[in-house]
Amino acid sequence: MPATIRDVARASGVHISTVSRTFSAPHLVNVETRTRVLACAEQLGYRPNRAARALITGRTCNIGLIVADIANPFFPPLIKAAESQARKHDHHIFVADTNEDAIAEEELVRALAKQVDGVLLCSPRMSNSLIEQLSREVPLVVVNRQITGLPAVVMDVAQGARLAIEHLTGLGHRSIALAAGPRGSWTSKEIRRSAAAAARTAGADLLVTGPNAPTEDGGLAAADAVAKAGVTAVLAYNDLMALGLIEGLHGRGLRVPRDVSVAGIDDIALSRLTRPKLTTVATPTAAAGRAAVDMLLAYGDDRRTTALINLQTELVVRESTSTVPEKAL
Amino acid sequence: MPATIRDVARASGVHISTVSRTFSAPHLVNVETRTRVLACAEQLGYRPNRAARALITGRTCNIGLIVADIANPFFPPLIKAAESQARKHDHHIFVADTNEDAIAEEELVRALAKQVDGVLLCSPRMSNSLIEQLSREVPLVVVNRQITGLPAVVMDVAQGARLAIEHLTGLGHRSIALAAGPRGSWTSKEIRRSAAAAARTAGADLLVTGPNAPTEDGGLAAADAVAKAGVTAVLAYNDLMALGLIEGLHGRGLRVPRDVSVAGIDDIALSRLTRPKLTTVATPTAAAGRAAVDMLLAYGDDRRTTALINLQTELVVRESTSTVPEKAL
DNA sequence: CCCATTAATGCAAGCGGTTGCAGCCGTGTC
DNA sequence: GACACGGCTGCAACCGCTTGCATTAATGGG
Repeated sequence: MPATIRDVARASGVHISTVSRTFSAPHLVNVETRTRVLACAEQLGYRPNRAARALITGRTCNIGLIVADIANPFFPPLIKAAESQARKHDHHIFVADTNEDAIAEEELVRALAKQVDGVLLCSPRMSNSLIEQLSREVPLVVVNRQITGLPAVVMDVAQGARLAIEHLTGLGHRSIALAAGPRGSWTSKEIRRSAAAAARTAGADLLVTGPNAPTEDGGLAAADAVAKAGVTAVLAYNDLMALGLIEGLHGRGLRVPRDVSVAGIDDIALSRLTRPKLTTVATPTAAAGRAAVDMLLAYGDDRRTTALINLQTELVVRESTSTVPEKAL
Repeated sequence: MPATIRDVARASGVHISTVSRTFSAPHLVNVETRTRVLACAEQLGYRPNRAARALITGRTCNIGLIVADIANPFFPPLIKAAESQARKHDHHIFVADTNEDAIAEEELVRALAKQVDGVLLCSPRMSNSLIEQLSREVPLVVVNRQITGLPAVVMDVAQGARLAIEHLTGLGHRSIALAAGPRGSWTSKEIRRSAAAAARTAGADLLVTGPNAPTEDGGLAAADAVAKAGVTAVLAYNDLMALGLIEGLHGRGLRVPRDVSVAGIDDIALSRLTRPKLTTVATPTAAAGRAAVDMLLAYGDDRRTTALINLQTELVVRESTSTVPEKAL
């Protein structure tokens, strides 16, 4: 059995409170006593039980981070940035994956609730009202969704979608498809809204297909509808879908970008390594991770800041988009 | 403040022990009392504090999962499989990422130690002795490393590396490079040992370069040494490096597989989507995740099983390898 | 020489739960 | 009518730790 504070107290001949103070308020204990206690602790392999400590202090120094799909390369940069930011403040990040499942999401928030000081909820799939309810049980910062009254960090995908559509219409495309994301995704709604507006402004048709799984397979599946629709360009909900789309279009004899232009959103690391390299909208995921952690840690100070951080996005033009093929004119 | 067991007891006019039993041993409490208690609990929004419960039961129903790099697509399938297996046994998985850093690794194991029932340590970078020491503080199952006396799940990368080298020599290659993985990686050592043996058997030269970061960038960096060495084939520590290598070789005017054959290890989902599609060694990551969870959960029953599970690997030939270019003959 | 101050430590309550034990009550048995 | 028994509930100790307060001894000032 692991050594407890009592074992250390017994071994060093002091009261447990002195041992406690040796670790959490060293300046309050005499230097000789302290070294003796530390020696005993070291020898017994004693480690304070953080869970027990949290029970009384109310602070765990842990942060929960819930993502829809850990396999989606969009998240790792966010997670890593959050981790390094948390580490700066002496906190640890526990990540949990929900498999795009709203039920699992709720369950995980509750499972984490008492073991962390707060939860970062990334790209949640559950309803706003449920999120609001959960936010009463544990400090919550929502990422990639805007809910009035809750602190949130969002990326301006509306702007990004507009830029992407403008890019495509600028290349002459007038018949464009939007491969939408999963049901329940705020981001997908935003993209859809903004893309539709941008297409209308440019006098282009926008065909929306979906909902689709935000994965390569989702893109592969969407390729069918896109190919049949006979559009000359597609904007995908994310890069993974865009890559799946490219693959699926190839399978139907359509080359990218010669026959169809494809643009994604997220600018995952991979987009630079595929052939053709993907034209996409870069989202500042690392900045979002950092901002979310900062927001959560600031929670304690002036409760209910309910700040909203909206991070700019940027169009990155690479090789998967080009002018309209002549035959389509 | 969130409702505690005492609030519920007060509201329903029973002792806290009855409330406790209502949740953890319902059959012991009268059905009327139970419904009343549940109603009060519901109304107050009471949720048992799992951390407090763990303090006395010693069981958290959480499992820690530590990986070297969450951004490496090798891990997500493992993580997801572990999650779904854990869920079957009513446990939750907390993932933590160490950024390939041995120090962070140790720190995270300790941070998790008391909040989980055990830790799955995947592809650890720290020393065997430290791992052995940690295993005395918390039940540990090691993945991708074999340490005598500790339960472990490994993939037979030695077999995989042999298959890959045999594949390459079978295509006529006699001058092969191995882009090794990071320092501290057991897997990398295994691959190196086995690849060297296989090359020797086939009468081929094996040039080892490294250590390299197990990422695209690591592959990009290794491309230089590989190009200069003038080999006709490369086996990379993992697929990410293989993709980086292909990119780097292209940058130096070498086409894959026309000029140089490249094989990877892991068979990440991506390998099917790149052009050329990657020849690689498939590792059963999902099976490893499941097995590791099962092993950890079986820990309690007959302490110190110290089982070792060795999962078979398989060569997947795609497009990135071909026969030796004529000019090299 | 006495008292106020300060530094160091002990005491005990309590964080939110669980659980062995004891007590209560109503029932069936002999 | 005494008794054993089973179902239900309360009591209190305890998990490992923190922290306000009391206690003690040593120090300095007047």
